[in-house]
Amino acid sequence: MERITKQGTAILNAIKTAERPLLAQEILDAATAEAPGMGIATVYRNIKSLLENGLIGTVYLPGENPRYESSHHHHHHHFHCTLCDKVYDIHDCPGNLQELAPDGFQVDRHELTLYGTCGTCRLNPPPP
Amino acid sequence: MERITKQGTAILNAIKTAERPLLAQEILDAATAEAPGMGIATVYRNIKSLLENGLIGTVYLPGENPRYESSHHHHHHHFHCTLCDKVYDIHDCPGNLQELAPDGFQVDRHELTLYGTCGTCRLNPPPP
DNA sequence: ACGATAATGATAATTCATTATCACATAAAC
DNA sequence: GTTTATGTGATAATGAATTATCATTATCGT
Repeated sequence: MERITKQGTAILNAIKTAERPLLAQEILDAATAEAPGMGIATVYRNIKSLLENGLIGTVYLPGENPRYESSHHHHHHHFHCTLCDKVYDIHDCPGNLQELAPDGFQVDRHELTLYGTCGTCRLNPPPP
Repeated sequence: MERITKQGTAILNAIKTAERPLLAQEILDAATAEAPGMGIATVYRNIKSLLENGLIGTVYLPGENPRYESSHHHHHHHFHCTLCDKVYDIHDCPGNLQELAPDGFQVDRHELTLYGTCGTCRLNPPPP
């Protein structure tokens, strides 16, 4: 990935613009608006390259495929709306979870996922 | 799954005896000690049946295959040792995470995973 | 103990996300 | 503008977990 292409630019823009981590398919959907006709293989190729260059990071949520987000975000968590399936960033953190672990265990990091209904879906529930 | 078989019994015993959620392969390993020669297909068949009957539940951890644990456990979280890859139950909980979400969001439940080094591995680090 | 039929074991098939292939398009160096 | 090699699009291939198939075994009501 040493050349600048409109597909590559569209993919990075899609990830940077989103304020939430995106699935590969969501990246394709968003980037297609800027570069019509592109395929899913191009998305995966560019994701791989962006990961290697450290420009984006991977977000794993329980039982879900990996999502990708722009790097240089500080520590944060996620809110998964069970109605629209969108994942939002949560910038607050309960912090100091060492005390939850048994004695002798060392906590290095943690992942927290909140589930519920996002603001949009509370006002405007999507059809089932 | 209406008949009692030694394989089915061994599988349920393995899950009930473990004080942590097990992968399908871990269930096979544990149950094989009680019912030698059994195959992975039997594990999946029994898991499916036990889930339908509500006797066990599924535990999803970020980026991991599903694990299974005995039901009737109350709300709890998990500690994933990054050295031995075992997953331990954590019975404490930070609680009340509604305040972390943006206004207008409704938090119904949450998943928390702690990562670090378990007591055993701190005393006795496994070879890399 | 017998017989009907559900469960098992071995393995093939499926599923689905991801990766490789290859002909063609297109950056970028000249 | 021409050249050259990288990136793309379409699709086949892969990998890994799970499920289906089917001949055989074993449970359980009789």
